[in-house]
Amino acid sequence: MSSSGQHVLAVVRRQILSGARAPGEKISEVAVAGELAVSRTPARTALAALEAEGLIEKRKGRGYTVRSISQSDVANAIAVKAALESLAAKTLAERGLNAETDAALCRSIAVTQAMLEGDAPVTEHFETYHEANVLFHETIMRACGNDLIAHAFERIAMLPFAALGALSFEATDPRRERMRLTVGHSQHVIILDALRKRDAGRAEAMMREHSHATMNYGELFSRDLGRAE
Amino acid sequence: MSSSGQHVLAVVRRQILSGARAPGEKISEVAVAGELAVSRTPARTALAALEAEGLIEKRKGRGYTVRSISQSDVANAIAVKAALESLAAKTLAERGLNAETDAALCRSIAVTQAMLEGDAPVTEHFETYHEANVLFHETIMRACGNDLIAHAFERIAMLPFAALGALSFEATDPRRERMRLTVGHSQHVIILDALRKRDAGRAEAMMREHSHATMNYGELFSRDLGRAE
DNA sequence: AGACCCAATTATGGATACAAAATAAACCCT
DNA sequence: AGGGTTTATTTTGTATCCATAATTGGGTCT
Repeated sequence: MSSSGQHVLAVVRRQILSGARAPGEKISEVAVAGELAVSRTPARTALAALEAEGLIEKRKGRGYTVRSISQSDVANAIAVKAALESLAAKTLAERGLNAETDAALCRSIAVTQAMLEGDAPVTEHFETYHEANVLFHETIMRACGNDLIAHAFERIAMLPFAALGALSFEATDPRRERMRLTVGHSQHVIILDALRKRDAGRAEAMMREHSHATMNYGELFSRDLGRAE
Repeated sequence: MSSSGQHVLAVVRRQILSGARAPGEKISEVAVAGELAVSRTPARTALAALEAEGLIEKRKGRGYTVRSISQSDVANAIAVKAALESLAAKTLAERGLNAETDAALCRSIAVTQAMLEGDAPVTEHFETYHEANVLFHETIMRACGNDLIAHAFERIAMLPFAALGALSFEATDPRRERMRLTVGHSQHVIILDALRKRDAGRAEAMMREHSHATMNYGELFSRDLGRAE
């Protein structure tokens, strides 16, 4: 797209995800155009893209509103994520790993392994862990041979995932955080083993479990908010 | 929504799906704007939406091109469709059916049941069957309580599905066509039974099988054609 | 006093004009 | 003759203007 349009898109998206724009808040083209000192044209494209991403909703004649995320939205997002990622793992297991994919997954696992073997509080290296985690999941998504999976995944509302990310940062207990990362790491190891052995069923099941694990921690932290699923 | 923009979107989409615009063909804003006698603004929004739908691809500096569908694209689309629809069926089974949903599913099944019990060639009522089929699947999608599933589904490239639809119309053998529809109908009945009994695992498995069945017939037909490219 | 209607403000969709970037081609220089 | 540079054309991104639709608020009529 454009330099200005992409800029507006990035800024408003960050505003929404950071909570600077509260859920239910009204957003109009003229407003964002005025705030960011651009014309209405890039503002329009940005809002259209934001609506496609599911972060904002369109009202018939009264601008856009920031979508509010409910507990069930988070559960729904996790369910879809689990379905798509387990499909990707299954597909990749059926096709088999090539050298680059295997190397990338190994690299990701090596990073988390080294981190967990160290004595330093894992919270200090959270960014590194997050990077390795993203590498693992994106590698499988990209290498599975089904572009539509990633396509569908990218089009899903990322709002619930942002809420989850914010939740992860609220980790207070370092020991529990270490446990959480250890479990995730072990699941990565198991998934890689299943992929190498081309055990599609095992890879699919373990990836589904792994995706759902994220939700379990989510409800663990937001216990006061009530039930999920 | 917009009158002109939506119009352009619908027209160009139909042109692509009908094959009026060949795969690989260049599409530019000015071209469609000129052909449809509209400004570049609605043409741009339409092309952006079309790109989001996956029907066209954007080249950095040389316009858009119609995406070409390969055999594996069809298989990929079916796999994602199966994953999402089986998730929807599972979710709906866990939540349980309400009165309206049950009634809608019953209505869909009643139509196909009546058609298959008659002696008339099923090809004559194909449009009716298709309607009932769409009603069945959309009802489950909408009633499952997870909007993100439908959201992701709608954002998937519909090109492979269009190819499948065209394939279905080329059914030559009436008896085989009747068999195909009978199997599909029976799977609908089984899925409804599983939903009513809140058997999430059975509903999920049967829906996955049902979605994959479409692909099997796709392979069956394309074997004769050989030109699925 | 309540309800309905009309008007005004606001917001969005569309059109045209303008500018910048990129690509392809042609021309010039070595 | 080949390569590099420049130019021109194509394409895209942005701004401003205009028209239309809708909602809200105020006024009037019953």
